[in-house]
Amino acid sequence: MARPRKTQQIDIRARAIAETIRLLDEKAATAITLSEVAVAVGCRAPALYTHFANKDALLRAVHDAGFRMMLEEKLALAARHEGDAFARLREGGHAYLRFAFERPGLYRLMFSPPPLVVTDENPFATDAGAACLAALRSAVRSCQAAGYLPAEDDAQTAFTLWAAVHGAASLVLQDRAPAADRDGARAAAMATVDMLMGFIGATRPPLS
Amino acid sequence: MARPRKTQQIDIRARAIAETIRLLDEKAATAITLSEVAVAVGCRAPALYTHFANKDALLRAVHDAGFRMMLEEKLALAARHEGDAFARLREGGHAYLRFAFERPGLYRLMFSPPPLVVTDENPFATDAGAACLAALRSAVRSCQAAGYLPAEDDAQTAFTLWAAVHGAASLVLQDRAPAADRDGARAAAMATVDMLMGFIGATRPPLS
DNA sequence: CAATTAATTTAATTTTGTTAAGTTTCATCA
DNA sequence: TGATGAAACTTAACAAAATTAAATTAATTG
Repeated sequence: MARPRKTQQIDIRARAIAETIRLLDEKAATAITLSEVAVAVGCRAPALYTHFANKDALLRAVHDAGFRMMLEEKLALAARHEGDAFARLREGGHAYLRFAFERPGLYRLMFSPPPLVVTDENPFATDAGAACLAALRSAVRSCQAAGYLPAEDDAQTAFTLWAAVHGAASLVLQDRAPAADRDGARAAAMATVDMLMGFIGATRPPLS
Repeated sequence: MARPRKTQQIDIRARAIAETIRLLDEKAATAITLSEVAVAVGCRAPALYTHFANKDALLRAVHDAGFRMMLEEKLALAARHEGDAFARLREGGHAYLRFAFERPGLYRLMFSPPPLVVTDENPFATDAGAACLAALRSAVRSCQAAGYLPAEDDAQTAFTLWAAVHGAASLVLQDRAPAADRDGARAAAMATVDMLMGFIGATRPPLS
């Protein structure tokens, strides 16, 4: 049965991405073989080449899927904090870190991505990572409207905040946090968000 | 001449590390082959196995060398800013980013390291990365003594600052900074340091 | 100076990404 | 409806690169 009957077809593309995400929590991307992915999917390795140009393209698809997941969470969370801009920023930071800690392998791939596969379209046209940054930027503007933070340069402020939180996640996932155990390291990252929020809180001129 | 005469011996270990650092600025670690390294060193690939257990061990040695280089720079800079704790922190941030931007390939390897090679010794006993964090922590304490920052928890503060600056470097090296060109992205990272210093400056109670 | 150890080489092996060739199913169109 | 071509797989073959084995020569040591 070279070509499977339509009734027993599986969505190789979607399953390969999902299984790779799962495998990423067991081993690094370089250690994952296409055979492994194929077995998990339920096909042979060359079948993957019908859906992805090569291994890097698969990893890039996983990378993109990661950012789409992150964006979804971000938008859902924003909807839950319509009112309080300051709280939205804080909860956004905490949620970001939970995302990273729940899927450490995926997070690592998202931020040390495989070389971009050459395509004819603009890679950033559909980049969910850029959309995540845009969402953060909108939260920053809400905070500015509430009197926090320097009034100008919301893009720069959003970048700074993302850098800080991403940096905390990244260091923790590499065991570079000054903490004895895993939970201590994660707590240190969470505390980073709180410290930043403390700084931001201090930027608000005292009520007169 | 299977074994080279002592007069014409080369220090394969040191040269392999140096040449790999150089190659890292041309291509990613996964794309560097041991043959390439061997050619650059002036030997054959299997000779590398006398000095490194495997490719990961070589990359780990490069990773460690990177942190030692960073530590040296950090200590040299600290010596130049004995007096002014605030300036030391700011200049330290800028120097950190210059380090990352001058050696992007090495920096990437330092923060998305290959799996740790199993050895019998404690990997953190000689970890220059930990020493870098300790140096930053001492700069934080100086700043606290000068009246900046929350007074307690220097370790947490140092971690937060490192996270922010590392995060900025990491995002820029992945083209995730909101800037049109390379120089704009790097400027955004530098501005991150300035913004943090602004926050820190604001933590000092106004002179009465 | 003989014997062992060390540092390298070339040759062989293995793993894994990728391509080629072959097979079955699906879709289209006369 | 049946032939034909395209699509989605399979198994087989290939190629590159990491690793190991075997062989060779130099250094060291007793």
